[in-house]
Amino acid sequence: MMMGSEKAWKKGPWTIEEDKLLTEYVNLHGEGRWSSVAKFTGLNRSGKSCRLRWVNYLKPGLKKGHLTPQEEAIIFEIHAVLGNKWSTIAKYLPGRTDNEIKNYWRTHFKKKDKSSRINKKHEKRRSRIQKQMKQQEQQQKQQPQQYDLQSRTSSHADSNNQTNFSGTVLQDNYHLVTTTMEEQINYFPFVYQDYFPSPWPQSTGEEDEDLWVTLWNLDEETQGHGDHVNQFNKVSIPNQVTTSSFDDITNDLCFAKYVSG
DNA sequence: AATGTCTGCAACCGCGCTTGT
DNA sequence: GACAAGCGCGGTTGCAGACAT
Repeated sequence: MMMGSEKAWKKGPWTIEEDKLLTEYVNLHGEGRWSSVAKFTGLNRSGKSCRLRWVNYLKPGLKKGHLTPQEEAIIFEIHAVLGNKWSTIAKYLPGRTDNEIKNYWRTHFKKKDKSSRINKKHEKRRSRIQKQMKQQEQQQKQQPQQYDLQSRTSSHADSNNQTNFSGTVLQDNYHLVTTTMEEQINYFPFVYQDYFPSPWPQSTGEEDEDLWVTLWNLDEETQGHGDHVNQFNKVSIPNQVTTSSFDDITNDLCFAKYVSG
């Protein structure tokens, strides 16, 4: 622990010059070794600060501007399962950062969530799903690998041609079959409507409730009766999510094998 | 026009995990 | 195995601009 000798790093907003120095450093040395930035560039910024600036602002490929309705839907949906796992959610949104998503959630969903009566349903549903995941995990520990991962190395269409991640509407009633909670998270399907108009700015609580039903289509009554799988109906990939954008993020993202329900 | 409040976002902080020695 | 340093993550803060009164 450095005491009196601790370097007084500069804090606060970054200047254009600082951005330039940091960018030059990363272009030269690559990402990482953040604590060396000050030494090499003369920047009076901590490694942490440099990393944050790069990851959240300077890194090439970052999207600027408002999130699309599809992105909103993804955030909303995955958050329902994972909670505040911002970095994990960000993996599903190429070009968006965890910080951006976190801020967006706080400003757009949280306050709405707090006042809305779907809040309790939201929490209830999430806890139920998480509980199911844990149960699955337990079951898998007892009976490992019932689910084969062939789809991991195959194309985005599964072996039964029931899923097609280029935008084709899926067929009725699929069961998402995964092995562990981790897999269920990693292979989380993009399930929302073909067209998903953003309801957030003007919506009422009623609409929110409908949205939840639409998004999840989870049959409250059929859950928890033995087969611990999530049930989705008539799900599809949003029009604006292209195959290539999936490719960007799915090198190690397996699309779960769907079986006809 | 002045003031107060809200909103959006960049940045900081603390903690925990990973890695190297 | 113990320790320290680096790194990443989630929570929080502070500020500027927009909006309301």
